[in-house]
Amino acid sequence: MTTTGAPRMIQDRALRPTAKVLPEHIRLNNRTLVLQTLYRTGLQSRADLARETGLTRVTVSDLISELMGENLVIELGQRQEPRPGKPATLLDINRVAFQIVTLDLSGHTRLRGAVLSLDGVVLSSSGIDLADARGEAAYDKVAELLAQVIARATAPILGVGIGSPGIVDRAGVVRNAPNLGWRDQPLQARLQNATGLPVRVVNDANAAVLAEHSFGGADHDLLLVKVGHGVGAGLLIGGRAIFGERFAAGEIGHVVVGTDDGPLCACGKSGCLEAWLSVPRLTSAIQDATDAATTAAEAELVIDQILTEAGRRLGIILAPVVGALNLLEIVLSGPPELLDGTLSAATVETILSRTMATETGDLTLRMTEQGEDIVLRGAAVMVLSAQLGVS
Amino acid sequence: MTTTGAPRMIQDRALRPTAKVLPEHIRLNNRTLVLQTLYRTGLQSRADLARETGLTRVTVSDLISELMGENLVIELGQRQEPRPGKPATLLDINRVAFQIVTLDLSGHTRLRGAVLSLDGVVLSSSGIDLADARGEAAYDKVAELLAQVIARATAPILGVGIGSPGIVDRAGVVRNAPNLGWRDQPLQARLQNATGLPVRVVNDANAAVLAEHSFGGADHDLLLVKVGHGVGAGLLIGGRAIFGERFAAGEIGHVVVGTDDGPLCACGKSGCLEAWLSVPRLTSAIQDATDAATTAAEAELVIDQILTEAGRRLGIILAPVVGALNLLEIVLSGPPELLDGTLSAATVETILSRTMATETGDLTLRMTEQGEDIVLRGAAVMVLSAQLGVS
DNA sequence: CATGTTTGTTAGTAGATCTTACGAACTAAA
DNA sequence: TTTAGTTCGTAAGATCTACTAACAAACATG
Repeated sequence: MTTTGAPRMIQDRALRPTAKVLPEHIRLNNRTLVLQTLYRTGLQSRADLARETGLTRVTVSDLISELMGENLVIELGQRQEPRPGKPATLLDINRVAFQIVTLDLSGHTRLRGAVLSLDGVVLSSSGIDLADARGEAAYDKVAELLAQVIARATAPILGVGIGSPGIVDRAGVVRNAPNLGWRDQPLQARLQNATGLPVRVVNDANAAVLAEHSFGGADHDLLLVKVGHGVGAGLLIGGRAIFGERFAAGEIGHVVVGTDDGPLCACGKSGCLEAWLSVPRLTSAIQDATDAATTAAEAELVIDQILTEAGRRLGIILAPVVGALNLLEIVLSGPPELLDGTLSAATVETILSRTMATETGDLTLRMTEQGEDIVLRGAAVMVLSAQLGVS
Repeated sequence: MTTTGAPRMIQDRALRPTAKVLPEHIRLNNRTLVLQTLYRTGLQSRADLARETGLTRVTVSDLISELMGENLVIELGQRQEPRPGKPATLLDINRVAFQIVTLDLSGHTRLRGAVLSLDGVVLSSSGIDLADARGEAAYDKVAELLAQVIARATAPILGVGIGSPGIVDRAGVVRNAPNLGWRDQPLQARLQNATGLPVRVVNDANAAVLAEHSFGGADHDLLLVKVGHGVGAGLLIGGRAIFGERFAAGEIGHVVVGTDDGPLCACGKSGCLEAWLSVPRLTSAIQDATDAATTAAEAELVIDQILTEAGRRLGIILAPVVGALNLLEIVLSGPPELLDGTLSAATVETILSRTMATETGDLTLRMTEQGEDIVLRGAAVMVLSAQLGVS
């Protein structure tokens, strides 16, 4: 099978065409369409696929035999339900034939890695302490972790997906990642050379929003806010991730909130979102409050105020974005003990009170259900999308 | 030729495919590709087109003869430059064979209409006073104006494009337009029935951003802010307009600015962008200042303060959007005597001071060069895109 | 004047889907 | 038990697309 190079899909769109299309491209489109349908619903017959895709049974049969030849699809016996007619042969993606390896470099002190099934389930995970490594030393840590994780795979590896903090361009070059001490680090190309596997590197928040989109259910436009040592966002509109003109979309951590100043930020400005909302800032503020309080009730009250204010600040930043994009779904990723409850309630209330209620009335804001594996799973989505055209 | 129904184009994209593709679709894609190339550069030979599109001369010839049969393309004699080889036959879109009719319903008191060439040049324009007509009466005014404009066309009409204020869905139903007294007004369908022509209705700010994109040059992501009786925005990312989950993208007029309250808005909230920035509010504030001032210099000073503050408020709203989308190009549309200069300088300065300089350093903010015809021209882009796949 | 280049067309090939037709295998009713 | 009807998967041939190869026409250059 093709293990390198993204499939070239074909689609109608309200855009001027930019490239010619050949008969072989339509084959790839329909092949991917069948694979996608099978990936999503699983356990279908050729006839089912024909009905769902609009292709004829003949064409589906042909595509399926091609996919079976690549070990991507397998037959799973005949359907048992008593129905008139010849019983259908059930098909499914061969979900155990390949595995996906992904890394999450967004941890402040620890890098994580995992082997995932084609369904995005974490089969095994590993980690390595960054130990303040920067620049080339940080790269070595990444390469070491990657080799470890690859060794733990128990099936051929479909590809490697990596979520990195900082600005990452379309070629997988990390343009700027202060925490890792990288500037213009060609991570994707280097690791692809080192491993011989197809590698995809994207920003961690962008990976996260892909995970939320693919595994989180609804097919809405989506804004994911990732709160950790810093604050970043991933944005998905019309089914596609937004990367931005300079690949810095979602970098809202150093946008100033409100018109009443605020705490000094490491970047030099006052009142940046990160200065209100980052995990270090919240935990230390809570610690201070706990230390200063004389009773547990008093501490709780102050903590509530801190979280409410942080949530409100997030809402102030998000309101114009929600209004401009007419977003209806916002997802938070980060420590639930900080974000869930008081903080997110304050955020949604602030957004609603600052935008047109008629347009944002059914806004939902919730915690992600992907937990700490969100970047690892999102990186897997990248690989599935790049290698199989599936997600 | 096909005068109704959008062409179905085909394109590679990083998205899962949602529909099957047939050989006839690839024909349409390549046909549109050729037409698009010709539309953009004009005066090319079949061999030139083949080189530019990547198709073979044979295929281009075939497509061209089809397009010539529909009177969309014409031959313009042989190239004169002395070059070796058989002289090339120059081709061009038949730019005088069709005309486009568009309406701009966004004026507070007056509706405008125009006949445009395929190049988007206004050939003749008309207008009609709204005279406070609302609901069905407003529809009648629109239909009357449309009939007038259609009568002034001097060539077959490719289609009708309409920019309407308010929330407009993909089917051209005006979901909500307070100024015209419309709720769920199926404008596109009604006018299509009435005229027998293909009609496209979109939000006025969305039309404007399309005009700016097609005629304004650069191929960047683009945010257009349209300041008039209200304040709205149109957003274009990756070459496509963003409509939003409920078709209300760009509705930033009633987003609250800052954390220090502000003037009461008609919507009930305090400190909405429209309460700071709309044309009526600015003109009346300036009028008051002029009346109250004892000297011209004093008046000028106060006016400067008013405009600076309005610009600053706009910047405060836009900063999170610019950060989240990593936008580099913002365009203002509206009365230049209000927006150009002091106000826009304050806006750009505010945005830069509230975002990460490294990511937004090369942000440009400028007035549109499309002037008052921006919606009319944008509506023409809609028609070109829908009928020919060209823009 | 011969040579090389470029243009646009004709003829035939390869790849993709489709329609039509058919055997296989099952359920349900006579 | 037989018959009819249904559904599945496959086979053969038709249609549509763009491609390659080849060629005549028309020009510039040495």
